[in-house]
Amino acid sequence: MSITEFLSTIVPFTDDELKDIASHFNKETVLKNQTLVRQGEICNSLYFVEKGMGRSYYLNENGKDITQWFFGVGKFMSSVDSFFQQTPSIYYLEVLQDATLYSISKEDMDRLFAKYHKMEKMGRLVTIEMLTKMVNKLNAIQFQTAKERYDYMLAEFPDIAYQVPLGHIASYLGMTQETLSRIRKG
Amino acid sequence: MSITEFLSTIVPFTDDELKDIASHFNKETVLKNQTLVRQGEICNSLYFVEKGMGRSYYLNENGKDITQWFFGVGKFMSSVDSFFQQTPSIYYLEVLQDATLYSISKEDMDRLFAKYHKMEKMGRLVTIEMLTKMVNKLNAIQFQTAKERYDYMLAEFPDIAYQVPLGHIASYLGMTQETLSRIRKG
DNA sequence: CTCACTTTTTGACCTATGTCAAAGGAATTA
DNA sequence: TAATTCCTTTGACATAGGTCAAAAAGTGAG
Repeated sequence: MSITEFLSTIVPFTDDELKDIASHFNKETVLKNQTLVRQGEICNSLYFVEKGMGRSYYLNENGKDITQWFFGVGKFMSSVDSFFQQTPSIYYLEVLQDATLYSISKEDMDRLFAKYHKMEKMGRLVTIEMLTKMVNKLNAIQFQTAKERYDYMLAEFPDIAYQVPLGHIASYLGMTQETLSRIRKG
Repeated sequence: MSITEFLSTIVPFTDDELKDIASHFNKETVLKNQTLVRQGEICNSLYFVEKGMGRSYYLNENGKDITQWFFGVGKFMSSVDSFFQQTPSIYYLEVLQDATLYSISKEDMDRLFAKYHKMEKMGRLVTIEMLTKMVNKLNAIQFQTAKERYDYMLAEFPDIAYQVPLGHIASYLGMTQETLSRIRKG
């Protein structure tokens, strides 16, 4: 799914608007395992995932790598807080498979928000969607057993669940790799 | 903090705009323990809390009451998903103390979003802030001990933590009341 | 095909927190 | 101020999932 197709599914932009908006995004081809943002850096780009997948993660006190979110095809990928507030990122952002991304800078994004009321609306709606998903994850993590959490993961990221290392999923779900391995076995 | 003061802190509205916007909010005085929205109903209003506090909660499979979020002075209170998508609410919304609220309907809110680009921007920024807070809670719940989670609660809702029943806080933090009682004792 | 490296599985044991039950305290109402 | 109800604390015990360590299974470069 291209960025213009995606935008059109959220708000009815005209062709001219779409053309202008698309012109501010840069196509990037990124190889598997490449890091886009490091902990402590300011996240300068918002990425739209046309192909491939990515994740955000951080290193905890013990240096353990904890997945915070997965980003699949047709989603915006970023260290959201860092990008929008222009503050140091808590998270690393990396690509998990060879990917095609469309990136845009904070300045350009702000210009588009300011220029097009519809773009601002798109931003609001996409953020609400993200908020809803975050609440769903929270409920899963907070009140469900390890098995149920894994089922939630399969439902939320069906395309991703079988394509990334077990450890990434386990940390995303707040359990150890050993526990997830035992759950998967049945 | 009044609704107009609050809006001004987010986006620079003119006085005329503020006046127009404020005219779409209705002041409501609500008594302690009053329910604003029930599980299964569509949440028809977004509330701004001028005075008092509220919470959203739901009843789980065993009929246990689980607090989902607290809303203090100067915040928007709603069953967000239900309000914006106009779908049945998963949550109850109730007032925990005698409160002064400013309510607005979905239609009026949409009209204001459509009329004022700045309002749309305010909506986007408030949603991002909410998203950030939700992520913070998620990290607390997912990776911290019961003691640390309680500390997070004190930091996030200092005004609320000592004014609501222990059980509401315990369920918000994903632990039992007994555990929280033991933690509090030190 | 093989060596080196990464990822997953398995086993034994441990601990934070849950569950259940009952007793104290506080607060609201008559 | 007594009665009723709600809220908090305490104790004894149970368990899901964590930790640590090692074996097994994949994967990829040469």
